[in-house]
Amino acid sequence: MTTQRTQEVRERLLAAAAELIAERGWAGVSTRVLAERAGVGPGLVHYHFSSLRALLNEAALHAVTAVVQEGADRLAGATAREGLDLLLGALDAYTGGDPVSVLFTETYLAAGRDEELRRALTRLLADFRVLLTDWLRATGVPDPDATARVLAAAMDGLMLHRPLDPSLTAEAAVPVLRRLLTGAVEEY
Amino acid sequence: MTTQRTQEVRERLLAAAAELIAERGWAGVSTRVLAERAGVGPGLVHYHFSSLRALLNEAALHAVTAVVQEGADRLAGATAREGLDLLLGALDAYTGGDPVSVLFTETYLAAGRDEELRRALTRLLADFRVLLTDWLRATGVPDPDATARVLAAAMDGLMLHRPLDPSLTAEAAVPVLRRLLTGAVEEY
DNA sequence: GATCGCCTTGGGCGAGTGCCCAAAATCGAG
DNA sequence: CTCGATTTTGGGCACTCGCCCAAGGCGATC
Repeated sequence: MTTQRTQEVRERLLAAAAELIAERGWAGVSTRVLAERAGVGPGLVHYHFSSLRALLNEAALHAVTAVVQEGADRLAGATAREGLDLLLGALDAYTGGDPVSVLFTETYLAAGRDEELRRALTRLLADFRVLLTDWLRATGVPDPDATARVLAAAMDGLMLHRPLDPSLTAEAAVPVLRRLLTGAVEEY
Repeated sequence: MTTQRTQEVRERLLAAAAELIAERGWAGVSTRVLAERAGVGPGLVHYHFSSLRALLNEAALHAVTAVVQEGADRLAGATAREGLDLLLGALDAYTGGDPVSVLFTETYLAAGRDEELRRALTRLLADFRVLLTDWLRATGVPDPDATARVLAAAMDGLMLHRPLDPSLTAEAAVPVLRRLLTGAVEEY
Protein backbone atom coordinates (compact mmCIF):
# COMPACT_ATOMS: atom_id res chain seq x y z
CA MET A 1 0.00 0.00 0.00
CA THR A 2 1.32 3.40 -0.94
CA THR A 3 -1.17 4.87 1.47
CA GLN A 4 0.78 3.25 4.25
CA ARG A 5 3.85 5.34 3.67
CA THR A 6 1.78 8.47 3.08
CA GLN A 7 0.07 8.05 6.41
CA GLU A 8 3.36 7.66 8.18
CA VAL A 9 4.73 10.90 6.75
CA ARG A 10 1.55 12.72 7.67
CA GLU A 11 1.81 11.49 11.22
CA ARG A 12 5.45 12.44 11.46
CA LEU A 13 4.59 15.96 10.34
CA LEU A 14 1.78 16.16 12.86
CA ALA A 15 3.99 14.95 15.68
CA ALA A 16 6.74 17.39 14.76
CA ALA A 17 4.20 20.21 14.65
CA ALA A 18 2.92 19.41 18.14
CA GLU A 19 6.47 19.50 19.47
CA LEU A 20 7.31 22.76 17.75
CA ILE A 21 4.13 24.56 18.80
CA ALA A 22 5.12 23.96 22.40
CA GLU A 23 8.73 24.96 21.81
CA ARG A 24 8.38 28.02 19.61
CA GLY A 25 4.76 29.04 19.94
CA TRP A 26 1.97 28.72 17.38
CA ALA A 27 3.23 31.46 15.08
CA GLY A 28 6.84 30.33 15.42
CA VAL A 29 6.33 27.11 13.47
CA SER A 30 7.43 27.55 9.87
CA THR A 31 7.16 25.10 7.00
CA ARG A 32 10.93 24.70 6.86
CA VAL A 33 11.71 23.98 10.50
CA LEU A 34 8.70 21.72 10.56
CA ALA A 35 9.91 19.72 7.58
CA GLU A 36 13.40 19.50 9.04
CA ARG A 37 12.10 18.21 12.37
CA ALA A 38 9.99 15.63 10.57
CA GLY A 39 12.93 14.65 8.40
CA VAL A 40 11.32 15.41 5.04
CA GLY A 41 11.72 17.97 2.29
CA PRO A 42 10.12 21.40 2.70
CA GLY A 43 7.76 20.90 -0.19
CA LEU A 44 6.05 17.92 1.39
CA VAL A 45 4.20 20.07 3.88
CA HIS A 46 1.96 21.54 1.20
CA TYR A 47 1.61 18.25 -0.59
CA HIS A 48 0.02 16.50 2.38
CA PHE A 49 -1.78 19.49 3.85
CA SER A 50 -3.74 22.30 2.25
CA SER A 51 -2.01 24.95 4.33
CA LEU A 52 0.29 25.34 7.30
CA ARG A 53 -2.63 26.63 9.33
CA ALA A 54 -4.64 23.50 8.63
CA LEU A 55 -1.68 21.34 9.61
CA LEU A 56 -1.22 23.14 12.92
CA ASN A 57 -4.92 22.91 13.71
CA GLU A 58 -5.00 19.20 13.03
CA ALA A 59 -1.77 18.56 14.94
CA ALA A 60 -2.88 20.47 18.03
CA LEU A 61 -6.35 18.99 18.04
CA HIS A 62 -4.99 15.49 17.56
CA ALA A 63 -2.49 15.79 20.41
CA VAL A 64 -4.94 17.45 22.80
CA THR A 65 -7.60 14.87 22.00
CA ALA A 66 -5.19 12.05 22.76
CA VAL A 67 -4.37 13.44 26.19
CA VAL A 68 -8.00 14.08 27.07
CA GLN A 69 -9.05 10.64 25.83
CA GLU A 70 -6.49 8.94 28.00
CA GLY A 71 -7.67 10.87 31.03
CA ALA A 72 -11.28 10.14 30.22
CA ASP A 73 -10.65 6.42 29.85
CA ARG A 74 -8.95 6.24 33.21
CA LEU A 75 -11.67 8.25 34.88
CA ALA A 76 -14.45 6.19 33.35
CA GLY A 77 -14.83 3.56 36.06
CA ALA A 78 -12.96 5.15 38.92
CA THR A 79 -14.05 5.30 42.52
CA ALA A 80 -13.98 8.53 44.51
CA ARG A 81 -10.59 7.69 45.90
CA GLU A 82 -9.15 6.64 42.55
CA GLY A 83 -10.48 9.77 40.90
CA LEU A 84 -8.72 11.99 43.37
CA ASP A 85 -5.47 10.15 42.84
CA LEU A 86 -5.98 10.71 39.14
CA LEU A 87 -6.36 14.43 39.65
CA LEU A 88 -3.30 14.56 41.85
CA GLY A 89 -1.35 12.56 39.31
CA ALA A 90 -2.34 14.90 36.51
CA LEU A 91 -1.35 17.90 38.57
CA ASP A 92 2.23 16.86 39.00
CA ALA A 93 2.58 15.29 35.57
CA TYR A 94 1.68 18.53 33.83
CA THR A 95 3.69 21.18 35.58
CA GLY A 96 2.96 24.01 33.19
CA GLY A 97 6.41 23.99 31.68
CA ASP A 98 6.15 20.61 29.99
CA PRO A 99 5.29 20.36 26.29
CA VAL A 100 1.78 19.07 26.90
CA SER A 101 0.78 21.94 29.17
CA VAL A 102 2.22 24.55 26.85
CA LEU A 103 0.53 22.96 23.86
CA PHE A 104 -2.81 23.14 25.65
CA THR A 105 -2.45 26.82 26.37
CA GLU A 106 -1.22 27.58 22.86
CA THR A 107 -4.20 25.72 21.47
CA TYR A 108 -6.71 27.59 23.65
CA LEU A 109 -5.19 30.84 22.46
CA ALA A 110 -5.19 29.79 18.81
CA ALA A 111 -8.82 28.73 19.15
CA GLY A 112 -9.67 32.33 19.93
CA ARG A 113 -8.42 33.27 16.49
CA ASP A 114 -9.68 30.30 14.45
CA GLU A 115 -13.36 29.51 14.33
CA GLU A 116 -12.97 25.93 13.14
CA LEU A 117 -10.46 25.07 15.83
CA ARG A 118 -12.63 26.71 18.45
CA ARG A 119 -15.62 24.60 17.48
CA ALA A 120 -13.65 21.36 17.65
CA LEU A 121 -12.08 22.26 21.00
CA THR A 122 -15.46 23.23 22.41
CA ARG A 123 -16.87 19.85 21.48
CA LEU A 124 -13.90 17.99 22.94
CA LEU A 125 -14.11 19.89 26.20
CA ALA A 126 -17.86 19.34 26.38
CA ASP A 127 -17.46 15.59 25.97
CA PHE A 128 -14.88 15.45 28.70
CA ARG A 129 -17.04 17.57 30.95
CA VAL A 130 -19.88 15.10 30.63
CA LEU A 131 -17.62 12.35 31.89
CA LEU A 132 -16.31 14.47 34.71
CA THR A 133 -19.84 15.43 35.69
CA ASP A 134 -20.92 11.79 35.78
CA TRP A 135 -18.01 10.91 38.00
CA LEU A 136 -18.75 13.81 40.34
CA ARG A 137 -22.41 12.84 40.52
CA ALA A 138 -21.58 9.23 41.25
CA THR A 139 -19.18 10.42 43.92
CA GLY A 140 -21.95 12.43 45.58
CA VAL A 141 -20.73 15.95 44.90
CA PRO A 142 -23.54 18.53 45.35
CA ASP A 143 -23.80 20.47 42.07
CA PRO A 144 -22.00 18.12 39.68
CA ASP A 145 -22.44 20.09 36.49
CA ALA A 146 -21.18 23.47 37.67
CA THR A 147 -18.54 21.77 39.79
CA ALA A 148 -17.18 19.93 36.77
CA ARG A 149 -16.88 23.15 34.81
CA VAL A 150 -15.04 24.94 37.58
CA LEU A 151 -12.84 21.98 38.43
CA ALA A 152 -11.72 21.56 34.81
CA ALA A 153 -10.98 25.25 34.52
CA ALA A 154 -9.14 25.29 37.84
CA MET A 155 -6.87 22.45 36.74
CA ASP A 156 -5.86 24.36 33.62
CA GLY A 157 -5.43 27.52 35.66
CA LEU A 158 -3.07 25.72 38.00
CA MET A 159 -0.93 24.66 35.07
CA LEU A 160 -0.89 28.22 33.84
CA HIS A 161 0.23 29.56 37.22
CA ARG A 162 2.65 26.85 38.20
CA PRO A 163 5.74 28.16 36.36
CA LEU A 164 5.16 31.54 37.99
CA ASP A 165 4.70 30.20 41.51
CA PRO A 166 7.18 27.51 42.51
CA SER A 167 5.31 26.90 45.78
CA LEU A 168 2.19 25.90 43.93
CA THR A 169 2.80 22.15 44.17
CA ALA A 170 0.25 19.45 43.66
CA GLU A 171 0.33 18.59 47.37
CA ALA A 172 -0.46 22.20 48.29
CA ALA A 173 -3.29 22.53 45.80
CA VAL A 174 -5.10 19.24 46.28
CA PRO A 175 -6.34 19.85 49.86
CA VAL A 176 -7.86 23.11 48.70
CA LEU A 177 -9.37 21.59 45.58
CA ARG A 178 -10.91 18.89 47.75
CA ARG A 179 -13.12 21.56 49.28
CA LEU A 180 -14.81 21.83 45.91
CA LEU A 181 -15.98 18.27 46.44
CA THR A 182 -17.48 18.91 49.86
CA GLY A 183 -19.49 16.09 51.34
CA ALA A 184 -18.02 13.33 49.22
CA VAL A 185 -14.45 12.97 50.32
CA GLU A 186 -14.27 13.25 54.08
CA GLU A 187 -13.14 9.67 54.23
CA TYR A 188 -10.09 10.53 52.17
CA MET B 1 10.49 69.94 27.69
CA THR B 2 11.40 67.74 24.79
CA THR B 3 11.20 64.78 27.16
CA GLN B 4 7.48 65.39 27.39
CA ARG B 5 6.85 64.54 23.78
CA THR B 6 9.26 61.59 23.87
CA GLN B 7 7.39 60.07 26.80
CA GLU B 8 4.11 60.43 25.00
CA VAL B 9 5.38 58.58 21.95
CA ARG B 10 6.79 55.83 24.11
CA GLU B 11 3.46 55.39 25.83
CA ARG B 12 1.59 55.38 22.56
CA LEU B 13 3.86 52.61 21.32
CA LEU B 14 3.36 50.63 24.51
CA ALA B 15 -0.41 51.01 24.36
CA ALA B 16 -0.49 49.97 20.70
CA ALA B 17 1.66 46.95 21.52
CA ALA B 18 -0.70 45.81 24.29
CA GLU B 19 -3.64 46.03 21.89
CA LEU B 20 -1.85 44.17 19.13
CA ILE B 21 -0.57 41.37 21.35
CA ALA B 22 -4.17 40.58 22.24
CA GLU B 23 -5.35 40.86 18.65
CA ARG B 24 -2.60 39.08 16.75
CA GLY B 25 -0.70 37.16 19.37
CA TRP B 26 2.77 37.85 20.75
CA ALA B 27 4.66 36.78 17.62
CA GLY B 28 2.19 38.51 15.35
CA VAL B 29 3.20 42.00 16.38
CA SER B 30 5.64 43.46 13.86
CA THR B 31 7.48 46.75 14.00
CA ARG B 32 5.53 48.09 11.06
CA VAL B 33 1.98 47.35 12.17
CA LEU B 34 2.96 48.54 15.62
CA ALA B 35 4.22 51.86 14.30
CA GLU B 36 1.15 52.29 12.13
CA ARG B 37 -1.21 51.64 15.06
CA ALA B 38 0.72 54.14 17.17
CA GLY B 39 0.67 56.65 14.33
CA VAL B 40 4.42 57.04 13.98
CA GLY B 41 7.10 56.11 11.45
CA PRO B 42 8.47 52.56 11.46
CA GLY B 43 11.94 53.68 12.43
CA LEU B 44 10.80 55.15 15.74
CA VAL B 45 10.31 51.74 17.30
CA HIS B 46 14.03 51.07 17.42
CA TYR B 47 14.84 54.61 18.43
CA HIS B 48 12.84 54.46 21.65
CA PHE B 49 13.38 50.79 22.40
CA SER B 50 16.42 48.55 22.14
CA SER B 51 14.49 45.79 20.42
CA LEU B 52 10.97 44.72 19.57
CA ARG B 53 11.21 41.99 22.16
CA ALA B 54 12.05 44.51 24.89
CA LEU B 55 9.14 46.70 23.81
CA LEU B 56 6.68 43.81 23.98
CA ASN B 57 7.94 42.74 27.39
CA GLU B 58 7.59 46.24 28.78
CA ALA B 59 4.17 46.76 27.20
CA ALA B 60 2.74 43.50 28.49
CA LEU B 61 4.19 43.90 31.95
CA HIS B 62 2.96 47.48 32.17
CA ALA B 63 -0.58 46.59 31.14
CA VAL B 64 -0.79 43.52 33.35
CA THR B 65 0.60 45.41 36.32
CA ALA B 66 -2.01 48.13 35.90
CA VAL B 67 -4.87 45.63 35.97
CA VAL B 68 -3.49 43.77 38.98
CA GLN B 69 -2.80 47.01 40.84
CA GLU B 70 -6.35 48.17 40.38
CA GLY B 71 -7.70 44.89 41.68
CA ALA B 72 -5.30 44.98 44.61
CA ASP B 73 -6.28 48.50 45.57
CA ARG B 74 -9.94 47.62 45.58
CA LEU B 75 -9.36 44.46 47.57
CA ALA B 76 -7.15 46.19 50.13
CA GLY B 77 -9.82 47.18 52.63
CA ALA B 78 -12.74 45.05 51.55
CA THR B 79 -15.04 43.06 53.80
CA ALA B 80 -15.86 39.43 53.09
CA ARG B 81 -18.99 40.41 51.27
CA GLU B 82 -17.31 43.15 49.24
CA GLY B 83 -14.47 40.83 48.31
CA LEU B 84 -16.85 38.28 46.89
CA ASP B 85 -18.60 40.94 44.86
CA LEU B 86 -15.21 41.94 43.57
CA LEU B 87 -14.47 38.38 42.44
CA LEU B 88 -17.82 38.11 40.76
CA GLY B 89 -17.31 41.45 39.07
CA ALA B 90 -13.92 40.38 37.76
CA LEU B 91 -15.38 37.14 36.47
CA ASP B 92 -17.87 38.76 34.19
CA ALA B 93 -15.67 41.69 33.25
CA TYR B 94 -12.97 39.42 31.87
CA THR B 95 -14.79 36.88 29.78
CA GLY B 96 -11.75 35.30 28.22
CA GLY B 97 -12.36 36.83 24.83
CA ASP B 98 -11.72 40.42 25.86
CA PRO B 99 -8.31 42.03 25.20
CA VAL B 100 -7.27 42.00 28.85
CA SER B 101 -7.85 38.27 29.30
CA VAL B 102 -6.07 37.39 26.09
CA LEU B 103 -3.16 39.66 26.97
CA PHE B 104 -2.78 37.88 30.29
CA THR B 105 -2.62 34.47 28.69
CA GLU B 106 -0.26 35.66 25.97
CA THR B 107 1.99 37.11 28.64
CA TYR B 108 2.02 33.91 30.70
CA LEU B 109 3.01 32.02 27.59
CA ALA B 110 5.70 34.50 26.61
CA ALA B 111 7.09 34.36 30.14
CA GLY B 112 7.81 30.70 29.57
CA ARG B 113 10.19 31.71 26.79
CA ASP B 114 11.74 34.84 28.30
CA GLU B 115 13.60 34.66 31.58
CA GLU B 116 13.43 38.37 32.35
CA LEU B 117 9.70 38.57 31.75
CA ARG B 118 9.15 35.47 33.82
CA ARG B 119 10.98 36.94 36.79
CA ALA B 120 8.98 40.16 36.68
CA LEU B 121 5.68 38.32 36.33
CA THR B 122 6.56 36.01 39.20
CA ARG B 123 7.19 38.98 41.46
CA LEU B 124 3.98 40.71 40.42
CA LEU B 125 1.93 37.60 41.04
CA ALA B 126 3.64 37.03 44.40
CA ASP B 127 2.81 40.55 45.54
CA PHE B 128 -0.80 40.13 44.59
CA ARG B 129 -0.97 36.76 46.30
CA VAL B 130 0.17 38.32 49.56
CA LEU B 131 -2.74 40.72 49.42
CA LEU B 132 -5.18 37.99 48.53
CA THR B 133 -3.85 35.84 51.36
CA ASP B 134 -4.29 38.67 53.85
CA TRP B 135 -7.85 39.20 52.77
CA LEU B 136 -8.63 35.49 53.01
CA ARG B 137 -7.07 35.30 56.45
CA ALA B 138 -9.02 38.32 57.67
CA THR B 139 -12.15 36.75 56.25
CA GLY B 140 -11.51 33.59 58.26
CA VAL B 141 -10.73 31.15 55.47
CA PRO B 142 -8.97 28.03 56.77
CA ASP B 143 -5.68 27.70 54.87
CA PRO B 144 -5.28 31.24 53.50
CA ASP B 145 -1.97 30.82 51.72
CA ALA B 146 -2.71 27.70 49.71
CA THR B 147 -6.26 28.92 49.15
CA ALA B 148 -5.01 32.17 47.66
CA ARG B 149 -2.75 30.30 45.24
CA VAL B 150 -5.52 28.02 44.07
CA LEU B 151 -8.11 30.77 43.92
CA ALA B 152 -5.90 33.00 41.77
CA ALA B 153 -5.10 30.11 39.45
CA ALA B 154 -8.76 29.10 39.26
CA MET B 155 -9.79 32.61 38.21
CA ASP B 156 -7.33 32.58 35.34
CA GLY B 157 -8.39 29.07 34.42
CA LEU B 158 -12.01 30.19 34.22
CA MET B 159 -11.03 32.94 31.79
CA LEU B 160 -9.16 30.39 29.72
CA HIS B 161 -12.16 28.06 29.56
CA ARG B 162 -14.93 30.59 29.17
CA PRO B 163 -14.71 31.05 25.39
CA LEU B 164 -14.88 27.25 25.03
CA ASP B 165 -17.82 26.77 27.36
CA PRO B 166 -20.63 29.27 26.91
CA SER B 167 -22.45 27.93 29.97
CA LEU B 168 -19.55 28.80 32.23
CA THR B 169 -21.00 32.07 33.46
CA ALA B 170 -19.93 33.99 36.52
CA GLU B 171 -23.20 33.13 38.27
CA ALA B 172 -22.61 29.43 37.68
CA ALA B 173 -19.01 29.51 38.86
CA VAL B 174 -19.30 31.68 41.96
CA PRO B 175 -21.36 29.28 44.10
CA VAL B 176 -18.79 26.57 43.45
CA LEU B 177 -15.86 28.88 44.13
CA ARG B 178 -17.51 29.86 47.37
CA ARG B 179 -16.89 26.33 48.61
CA LEU B 180 -13.19 27.14 48.52
CA LEU B 181 -13.91 29.70 51.21
CA THR B 182 -15.75 27.27 53.49
CA GLY B 183 -16.61 28.56 56.93
CA ALA B 184 -16.36 32.22 56.12
CA VAL B 185 -19.24 32.96 53.83
CA GLU B 186 -22.32 31.18 55.05
CA GLU B 187 -23.92 34.54 55.76
CA TYR B 188 -23.60 35.46 52.09
C1' DG C 1 18.36 84.48 12.39
C1' DA C 2 22.08 81.05 13.14
C1' DT C 3 23.36 76.95 15.58
C1' DC C 4 23.12 72.77 17.98
C1' DG C 5 21.05 68.48 19.59
C1' DC C 6 17.19 65.63 19.96
C1' DC C 7 13.38 63.50 17.32
C1' DT C 8 11.56 61.55 13.16
C1' DT C 9 11.33 59.81 8.52
C1' DG C 10 11.52 56.41 4.97
C1' DG C 11 14.27 53.51 2.41
C1' DG C 12 17.42 49.57 2.34
C1' DC C 13 19.86 45.15 3.94
C1' DG C 14 20.01 40.28 4.55
C1' DA C 15 17.24 36.77 6.21
C1' DG C 16 13.08 34.23 6.59
C1' DT C 17 8.06 33.55 5.31
C1' DG C 18 3.98 30.56 2.91
C1' DC C 19 3.14 28.54 -1.09
C1' DC C 20 4.00 26.84 -5.85
C1' DC C 21 5.90 23.90 -9.45
C1' DA C 22 8.82 21.47 -12.82
C1' DA C 23 11.59 17.64 -12.55
C1' DA C 24 13.23 13.48 -10.41
C1' DA C 25 12.56 9.46 -7.63
C1' DT C 26 9.76 5.63 -6.18
C1' DC C 27 6.51 2.03 -6.44
C1' DG C 28 2.82 -1.20 -7.78
C1' DA C 29 0.37 -3.18 -11.87
C1' DG C 30 0.67 -5.30 -16.34
C1' DC D 1 11.24 -4.87 -17.60
C1' DT D 2 7.91 -1.10 -18.77
C1' DC D 3 4.62 2.02 -17.88
C1' DG D 4 1.59 5.19 -15.23
C1' DA D 5 0.55 7.19 -10.98
C1' DT D 6 1.94 8.71 -6.68
C1' DT D 7 5.35 10.71 -3.71
C1' DT D 8 9.35 13.61 -3.04
C1' DT D 9 12.74 17.06 -3.96
C1' DG D 10 14.76 21.56 -4.06
C1' DG D 11 14.67 25.90 -6.04
C1' DG D 12 12.01 30.10 -6.93
C1' DC D 13 8.39 33.87 -6.33
C1' DA D 14 6.59 37.69 -4.01
C1' DC D 15 6.39 39.25 0.35
C1' DT D 16 7.39 40.44 5.31
C1' DC D 17 10.55 40.41 9.03
C1' DG D 18 13.87 43.05 12.65
C1' DC D 19 17.08 46.32 12.56
C1' DC D 20 20.04 50.02 10.73
C1' DC D 21 21.15 54.58 8.97
C1' DA D 22 21.73 58.77 6.17
C1' DA D 23 18.92 62.62 5.70
C1' DG D 24 15.90 66.07 7.14
C1' DG D 25 12.55 68.45 10.57
C1' DC D 26 12.07 70.73 14.72
C1' DG D 27 12.46 73.36 19.04
C1' DA D 28 15.35 75.50 22.42
C1' DT D 29 19.44 78.42 23.32
C1' DC D 30 22.51 82.22 22.12
